[in-house]
Amino acid sequence: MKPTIRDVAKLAGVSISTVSRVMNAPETVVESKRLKVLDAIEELKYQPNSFARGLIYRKSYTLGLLVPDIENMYYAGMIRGMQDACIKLGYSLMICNTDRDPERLLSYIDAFHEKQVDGIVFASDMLFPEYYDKLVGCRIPFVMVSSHCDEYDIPSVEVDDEAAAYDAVKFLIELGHKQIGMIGFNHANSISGPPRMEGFARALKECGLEQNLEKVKYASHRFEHAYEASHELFSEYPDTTAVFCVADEFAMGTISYLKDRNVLVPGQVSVVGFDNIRMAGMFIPKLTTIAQPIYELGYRSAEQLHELVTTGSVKVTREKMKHKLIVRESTRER
Amino acid sequence: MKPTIRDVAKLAGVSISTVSRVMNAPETVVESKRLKVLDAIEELKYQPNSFARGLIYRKSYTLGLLVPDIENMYYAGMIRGMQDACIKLGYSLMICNTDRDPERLLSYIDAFHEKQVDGIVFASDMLFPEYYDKLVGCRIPFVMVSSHCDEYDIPSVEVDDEAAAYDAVKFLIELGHKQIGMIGFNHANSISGPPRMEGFARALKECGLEQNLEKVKYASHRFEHAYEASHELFSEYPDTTAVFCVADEFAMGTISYLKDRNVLVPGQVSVVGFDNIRMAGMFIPKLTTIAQPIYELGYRSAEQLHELVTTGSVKVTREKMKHKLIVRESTRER
DNA sequence: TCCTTCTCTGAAAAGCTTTTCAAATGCAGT
DNA sequence: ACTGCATTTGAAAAGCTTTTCAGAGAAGGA
Repeated sequence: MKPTIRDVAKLAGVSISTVSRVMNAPETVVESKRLKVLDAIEELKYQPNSFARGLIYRKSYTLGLLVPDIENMYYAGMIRGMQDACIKLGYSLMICNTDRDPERLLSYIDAFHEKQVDGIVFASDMLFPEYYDKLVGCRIPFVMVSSHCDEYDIPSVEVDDEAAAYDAVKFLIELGHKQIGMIGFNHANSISGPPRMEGFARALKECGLEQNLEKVKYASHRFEHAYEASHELFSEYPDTTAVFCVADEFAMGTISYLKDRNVLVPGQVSVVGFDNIRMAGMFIPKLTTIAQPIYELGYRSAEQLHELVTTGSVKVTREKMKHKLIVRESTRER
Repeated sequence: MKPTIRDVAKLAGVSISTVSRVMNAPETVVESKRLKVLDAIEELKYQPNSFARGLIYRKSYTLGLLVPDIENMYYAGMIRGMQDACIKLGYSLMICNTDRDPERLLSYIDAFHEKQVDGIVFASDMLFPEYYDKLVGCRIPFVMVSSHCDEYDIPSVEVDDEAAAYDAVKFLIELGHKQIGMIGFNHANSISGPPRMEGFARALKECGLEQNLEKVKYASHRFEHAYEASHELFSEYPDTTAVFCVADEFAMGTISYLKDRNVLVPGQVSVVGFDNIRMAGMFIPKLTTIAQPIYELGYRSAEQLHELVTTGSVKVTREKMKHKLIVRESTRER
């Protein structure tokens, strides 16, 4: 049985109040007793029971995180940032992988509610009304990362997807490409799908390349789907010389497809990715991509949640972070 | 303020005991009252306070996981398995990323102790005495995954590293390779380093290829190190035609190095990896590798921990799972 | 020496739930 | 109608900590 504060008190020959004070306000107890208590704590390896504490403080010092896919390196990087922030701020982090299953997401919210997490970071793209209602019903403060919400005023951190996509496509155009395709996210369940599409369109229009507007195929998050999608793209538009992919994993899928068709990248077709996950620099060819500050996004979102939890609101609600084009080896002048 | 059981009781016009019973033993309360209570719960969105419950049950229904590197896809896959098992068994999972920092690991154990997790899955290779002492000091049951412990009788699940390495190298030999190198884990901080080395050696000896025994370079877990290590390997032994890498990420590093030197894989050099992380099938060329049942390893370890936590012991303490050679495109006959 | 003031300590309450135990209610049988 | 039994309900305790409040003791001043 785990030792309690009573055991420590008995061993040290003091009352439980004194033991408690040694831990929470050491300066108020006389040195001789304090030392005895400290010894007793050490000897019993006493650790205050967080249930009892939680009951009193009404805080769990735990944050919850909802991610759609933990096997996606994008989220893995974000988690690192969040966890570092949590250490700094004194929280534990409870990570839940929804696998993009709404049922599962909802049941995780219940679990968070029951565990009394102090707040939730919502990294699962779309905030459906169902989720929103549940969250506010449970009165759990939450923030969004790499996502946002138009209807309600939810704090969020993300990158400017439209501008980032614009930069990527503009880069392709400046390289001399005229036949440009895109592998995008299915709009239905994606927050960043539409703005990235818009960025693509804006760059095209600005340069009089409207004929490419229709060269868009959609995939849903995974390599295999992107592989499929590029098959469709190149079957329909065989003269495409550049592809903008809205995720690095899509870029990999596209390049794999091309490779299987003996099309050289970047020799014959240029591909640019998005996110700059760790793998982007390890792939062959190394991916030219739009870098998101992934770690910082995670870090910042935890800070933001802390701010929300402690002060009840957040200074800047819809924060944007800077993206950056990283030119590596998957693109070439036309 | 969150509603408590009192609020529910008042709203439903019954005592708190009745409310509690509705939740924990519904058949003992008469239907009319039960319905009223259920309505009240619904209306207030009442969720029992897990601190109070934890205090009584002395269980948190939370498991802790210690991983060395969450950005490593190997662990990401394992986490999915664990989390699925946790859902099935009614636990929450608290994932902590140690970044291979002993300080950090120790402080996470403290956090787990304070949070009263019911048990810990230890996925960080080596169980140093320091860790062991702390864990038993805290009286927290724990199991190991993809690792084991020789000194003490700790439940664990893993693959037979020696046999798996043997299979990989044997495969290379059967392909006709005679000059075989290896990129291994630094022994100092790795559990699977030595047995994989032994498997390599056994295959070599069995086939009279002892001259390769010295063609081993070490890297520490990341792509870049493996890149460096293969540079050393090929500088020293330029006639090497096959490399056994003890991790898929090492294989990628090796292939990248070779690519940068214009050496064809598998044309001139064959490379086999280890783990079969998701990325292995996405890389170019697709990796021939030893597949570990990553998801199952995670799943099983959580089950094992549950067994340990509930019954106090585990039927089979040192469980082995089957590996399998998967031949893809990074290897070729000599 | 006695009183005041300050420092330090312990008892008790609060925080929320589950569970035990006793009381109350309902019902059947005589 | 009354006894006895089963069913249902409520009061209270337990689980562990923090915090408030009051009291004890010490120190200092008159």
